Amino acid sequence: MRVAELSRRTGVSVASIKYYLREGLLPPGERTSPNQASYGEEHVRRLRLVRALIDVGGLSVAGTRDVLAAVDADDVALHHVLGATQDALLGEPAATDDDATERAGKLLDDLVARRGWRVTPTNPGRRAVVEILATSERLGTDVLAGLLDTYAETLEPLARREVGAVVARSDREDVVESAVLGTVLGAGLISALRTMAHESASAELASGAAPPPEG
Amino acid sequence: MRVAELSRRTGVSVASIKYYLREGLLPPGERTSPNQASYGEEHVRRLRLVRALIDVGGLSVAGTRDVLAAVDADDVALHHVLGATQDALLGEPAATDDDATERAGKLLDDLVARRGWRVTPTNPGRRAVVEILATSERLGTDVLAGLLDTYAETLEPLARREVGAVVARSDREDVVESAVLGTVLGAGLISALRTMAHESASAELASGAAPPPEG
DNA sequence: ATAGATGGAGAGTAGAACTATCCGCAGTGG
DNA sequence: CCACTGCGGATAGTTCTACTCTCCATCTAT
Repeated sequence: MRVAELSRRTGVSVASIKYYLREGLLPPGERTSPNQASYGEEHVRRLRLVRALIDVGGLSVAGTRDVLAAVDADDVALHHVLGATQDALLGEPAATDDDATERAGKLLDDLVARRGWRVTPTNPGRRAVVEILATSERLGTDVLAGLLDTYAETLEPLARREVGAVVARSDREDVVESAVLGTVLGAGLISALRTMAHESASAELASGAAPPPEG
Repeated sequence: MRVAELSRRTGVSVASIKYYLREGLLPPGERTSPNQASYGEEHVRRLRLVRALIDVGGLSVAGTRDVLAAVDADDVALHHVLGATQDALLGEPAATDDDATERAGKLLDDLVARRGWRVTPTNPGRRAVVEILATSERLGTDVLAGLLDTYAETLEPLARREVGAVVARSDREDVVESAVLGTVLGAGLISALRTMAHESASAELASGAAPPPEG
C-alpha cells in the first residue's frame, strides 16, 4: 500500500507519517522504484504502536524512537528493552544531592533489602523514587514515606503477575511488544484506576464506612 | 522578603517567579508601596509546591494553576480538589467512540459493578481507563484486559489506606495539600516502584523462581 | 498525454515554558 | 541629598517539541 492508504487506515496524516519516517519511528517502505515505496501490514501495526505510546503513554517522539530501537534490536535482552522503556517513561531527573536525597536513598535501600528485591543500582525507577521521596520530605509531608511499605507490599505480587503474563507469550517479538505496552499503558491504567478507587474509598468513608453501596 | 531572597531560598529564577506570578500560580506579595511588595513563608512553601507538581508530578503550568485554584477555594469540598488534580494529571483524552471504546466501557462498568465501587460517571479516571483498554484492544494485546481484575483487587485496599492516611490530618489546609501531593507524587512513586518490582520479579524468574536472593 | 499522487527535503508554524530587556520608581550607603 | 543597585510590571524574544506546509522532480493511472 502507499502512504495515502496507510494514513487512512491509521488516522495519522500523511505529513505526520513522513515526519515519523524522517525521525526513524517508522521503517522506510519497500522500494518499488528509485523514488516510490510500498508499505505493509507491519507499518500499520508499528504506526498504531507509535501513536499508542505517544498519545496514551505520553512518551515523547524521541523517547518512542529509543524504545522502538530497543524493540527492533533483537539481539538485546528483554530487560534492556524494559530499561529503555522505563527511561523514556520516567525521564532523566536532575541529579541533586542534598540531605533529603540522601535520607530518601537510605529509606529506599532499606526497603529493597528488607523485601529482598533484586534491582540493579542503575534502575531508572530507583532515581525516580528517591527524587519523589526527597521532594516530599522537603515539602514537609510524610504521607508518602508512611505508605512506602504498603506500596511495595502491594506492588510486589502485582509485578510478579504482570511479568508472568508477559513472558507467557510465545514468540520473542510478542513478548517484547507486550512488555513495552504493559509497562507504558499499564502505568497509565494503574494511575487512572487508582483515582477511581480513591473516589470510591472517599465516598465510602463519607457515608459511614459501609463498603458496598447496597447488599 | 523580596524576590531575590525568594529566588535564593527556592532555587527558582527571578524571571520564573515573575512568570508564575503573571500566570497566577503564586499569589502577589503584600504591597509595601505602590510598586514594591514583600513575600512571606507561604510564598516559599507555595513555590516549592509548584515546582514539585511541575517537575516531579509532570503537570503543566496551566494544570498546576487549576489545581492550586481548587486548593485555594476553601469553600469547595475535598473531592472537588481531587477532581481538579486528576484532571490535570490525566489530561483530556480525545473522545473517540468506536467498537473498541464501547467494549472497554462495558468491561470497566462490569468491573465497577462487580466490586461495588462508588464512582461518579464523570470521574476523569474512567475516561482514561476506557481509552487505554480500547487502545490496547486495537493493538491486539489482551495482557491488560486480563490483568484488569488483578489491578482493581490490588488497588482497592491501597486506595483505602491512602485516603485514610490523608484524612487523618488535622486541619483542612493540610488535608487538601496532602491529598494533592499524595495523588500527584503518589502516582509517580507507584509507577517508579513498579518498574523496580518488575526488574526484581524478572530477575527472580530468570534465576529459577527462588524469591529471596539468599536465605 | 496529462491529472493527480508520491518521496524527499527544507522551511514554516503553534504552543508551552521560560528568559531578556526596558522603564520608572524605591530603598540605602555615603 | 544623591548615585546606584534592586524591584515590579509589561512586552518582546528564545528554545524546544511536534508537527505542517510548500516545492519539485518524478511516477502512476487513465
